[in-house]
Amino acid sequence: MNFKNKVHGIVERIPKGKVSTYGQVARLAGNPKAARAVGAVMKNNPDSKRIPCHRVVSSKGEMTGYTAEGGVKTKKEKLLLEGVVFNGDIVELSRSQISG
DNA sequence: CAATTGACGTAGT
DNA sequence: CACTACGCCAATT
Repeated sequence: MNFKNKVHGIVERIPKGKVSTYGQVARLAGNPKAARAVGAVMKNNPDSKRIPCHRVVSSKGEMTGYTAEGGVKTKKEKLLLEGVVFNGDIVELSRSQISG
């Protein structure tokens, strides 16, 4: 099982209306320090229909990257539609992060 | 194969 | 809280 393959399964597990962090995914993937690598895997994003990469944010709840359509702008909109709680331009991890 | 890059995270000031 | 510095991993060139 490759790292990216693990990440795929984990990101798929992210429920609607909730978000996870790169560090969280990296940790579940088995590499607590591979947060950065998670971003690389997201960028690869082989199945955008199956992998809700937009539900992954930074440890502070700030949205970064999202090379897909619209960029971070659409990313915020999507999370907002899903019911994710926002605090200005930052996600309330205390209320929307998994296991929180 | 070696060097560089990048959707990150933590610690110190 | 804002900024700087360092470490880490995987993908790309």
